[in-house]
Amino acid sequence: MGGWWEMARAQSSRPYHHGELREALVSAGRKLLEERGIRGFTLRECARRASVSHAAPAHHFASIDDLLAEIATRGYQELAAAMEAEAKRAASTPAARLVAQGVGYMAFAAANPVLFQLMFGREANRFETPALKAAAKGAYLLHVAGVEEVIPQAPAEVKQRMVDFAWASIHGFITLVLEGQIGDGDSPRALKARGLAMLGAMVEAVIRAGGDP
Amino acid sequence: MGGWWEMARAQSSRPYHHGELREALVSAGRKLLEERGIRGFTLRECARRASVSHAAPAHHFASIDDLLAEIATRGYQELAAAMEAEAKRAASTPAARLVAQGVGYMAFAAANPVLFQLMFGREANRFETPALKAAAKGAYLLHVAGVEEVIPQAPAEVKQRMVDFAWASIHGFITLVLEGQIGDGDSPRALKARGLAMLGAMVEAVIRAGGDP
DNA sequence: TGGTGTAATTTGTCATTGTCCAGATCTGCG
DNA sequence: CGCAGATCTGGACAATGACAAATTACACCA
Repeated sequence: MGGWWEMARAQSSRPYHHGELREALVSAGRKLLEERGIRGFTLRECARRASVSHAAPAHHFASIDDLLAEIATRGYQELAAAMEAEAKRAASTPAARLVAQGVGYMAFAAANPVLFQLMFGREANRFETPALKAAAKGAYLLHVAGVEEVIPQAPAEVKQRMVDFAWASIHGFITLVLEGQIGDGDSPRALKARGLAMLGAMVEAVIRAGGDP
Repeated sequence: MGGWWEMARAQSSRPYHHGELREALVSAGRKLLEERGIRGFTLRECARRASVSHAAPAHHFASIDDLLAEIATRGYQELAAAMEAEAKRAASTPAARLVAQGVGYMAFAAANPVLFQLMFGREANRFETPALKAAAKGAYLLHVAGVEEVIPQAPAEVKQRMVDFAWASIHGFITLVLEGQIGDGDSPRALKARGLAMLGAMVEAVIRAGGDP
């Protein structure tokens, strides 16, 4: 995080040009988002944290929504990476991989709750950029691939429905947990077990729906 | 909606006392929320729509978050009512009732997408009032009851897990639909069918998990 | 009935915000 | 070396949430 320019700024006077302001704003904005929530997110505070004047961000992001869109886009990329990493780690059977993908999904959401809500929230529809859409699609395709591997011989329509089903269960569960509506008093350990149980039920249902009669 | 005072205001000069300002603010706020999104929600605009000065709301809501909390609380009450109404309408079997409850849930979310996100969003954690918590619990108990009826003989732990499962599927599906991540191009009709298919798969999984071996 | 305290509302103010603008400063290229 | 364009600063503007003080309507009690 703390880049070279911070030291430069601490020793001599700060250089007029930041050098990596765009990155710094995204990074500061991400932290700010988690700290203050969506309604507490502020362009000027991002600028302040990047040690830059309040108007500087304008040269890198046309508006506050542009910055949020960029943050959300990277969120999708990280989400996809987390899913893939977890799936690769436990690559025994297709079913286990699908469960693991779900674990990666939930872990990302738990680690970045506000960002997660920004990505999937209604606000995102207001600043939908092509990059954001593409990134979101990338994550979606992982769900499709995961289900495909579990029930390769099922008809396309059943697969489609099972993708809906799998994704909805995973997404819904972690969303409700983050909001405290599920397992409010549970320990993190118990909560993870609860999540795994749900994932197990989901995968079993998928297999049953897609398997031969 | 349009109350008596509107006519009074139109004919003679507006009375100094609004009479039902609290209600008017909640109602205006709700519309505003859907129109402009959470980030576009403004106390002053609510006041404007209630034909009242910008400082008037302060006597009824301590802060903007207080107003949002009230709106969210009523949302939960309506959500529960929608679930119950739909379940009562199709009261043939427990399974059908559980599906119908899910339909009611989704219909409410589809009709009030931003409000729905406010209720279940991360922002709600910042203004958690006792009333809000109670209202949320009321809706939760409907899920519990619905699952209970379908698998009355299952052990408590299985029931608990199936409540998680059922709620997560329903909540996740409609959330993803509202965000356009599922069935973006589908017609409303096709989308509803897709939702019903998912609900069917969910209920079947619940029955199978809770039934005798 | 009439006065008075209280609740509801308004106007004014302040710090903060997003966005725009003009000017200052730097960087890279010729 | 010089200059054009990118990058950053400082100031401005309207809008916002919150607060304080003044104003108005109402309810209740003497």
